[in-house]
Amino acid sequence: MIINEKPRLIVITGPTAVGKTSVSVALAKHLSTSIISADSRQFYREMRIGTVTPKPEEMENVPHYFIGNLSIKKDYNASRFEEEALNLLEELFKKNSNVILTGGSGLYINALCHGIDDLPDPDDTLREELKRLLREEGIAALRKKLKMLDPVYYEEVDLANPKRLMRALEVCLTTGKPYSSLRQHRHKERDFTILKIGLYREREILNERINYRVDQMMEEGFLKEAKKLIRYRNLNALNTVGYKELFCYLDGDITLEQAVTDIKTHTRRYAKRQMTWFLKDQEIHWVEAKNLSYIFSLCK
RNA sequence: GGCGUCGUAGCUCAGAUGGUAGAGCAGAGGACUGAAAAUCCUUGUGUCACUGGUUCGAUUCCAGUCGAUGCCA
Repeated sequence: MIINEKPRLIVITGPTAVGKTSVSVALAKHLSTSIISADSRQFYREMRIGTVTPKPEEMENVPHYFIGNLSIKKDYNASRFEEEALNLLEELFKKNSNVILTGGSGLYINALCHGIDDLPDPDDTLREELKRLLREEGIAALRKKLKMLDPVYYEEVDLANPKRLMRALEVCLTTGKPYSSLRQHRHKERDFTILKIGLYREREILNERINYRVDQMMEEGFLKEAKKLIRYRNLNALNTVGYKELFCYLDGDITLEQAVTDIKTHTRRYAKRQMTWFLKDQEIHWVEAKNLSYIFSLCK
């Protein structure tokens, strides 16, 4: 009998509010292992209620990593996550042959599972400059510049999306090479195997869960949390569903009631975007979220 | 009760000197390798309240009916 000696990363993913936390905790207890979070907003320790960060009692003594490990003042990205999570995994695999990765940030999951190309981190001053160019001269100026620096990428980018244009320009300008020549989408080899499980629920049920959860967040003091953080609203971390709408309320632009219904609809749309991303991933085994025993059997 | 205004897409509303209508939001679909809970793209046929009249033709004009709303009594 051949034994696969490679350790295994079990990825539990799915749209927001589908119930990833409880499934992963149950699975972690079952396999007596720990959980790495792949949630680009639960990293931030100042944002708890608005990101539905699992509470200690929900974690049930299962070790969790990458939760509340960052301050909102720190910039972060998928590449750093790849590096840090990879280092952590190496440690965790010494004690366990299975480790669970759970979260809904598709880009971050990809970065850890298959790697992300080696490209320079964004430079603050350069990014500011590009933002200013966009503000003052419009998106056409970004396009024009990109067409000169990287005509290949120019042909394939979404020319209406300023963030794509700015990132490409950043890379071109800091490396002196065209972005397209560095962007290779190379699959990095990993010394562990990967089992991806996608949790799903009928859309109607998911929407109900989203609505219920938003109401609960409000009861738990989300507004108070938002008030505390409004002075940091220009930080990327706060460019997040929930906080944005409450900031509008605090500005006096909309009623609280309106803010709450906006949060619900924007969360629904977020869940939809997540699904269009995940549905493309052929590696994911889709499982009904409440079917815990089937999930256990998949992870044997 | 009298006078006026309004009744158009799930919601808020625009519009045609008469040739069967269009925006925003919601909804649906999609893209996306260092900001990703971000960012971006595509997508609008609905008895134009109802019933008659005028007209080649009415959702648009006229009359009545019903409903909403305002002012006066």
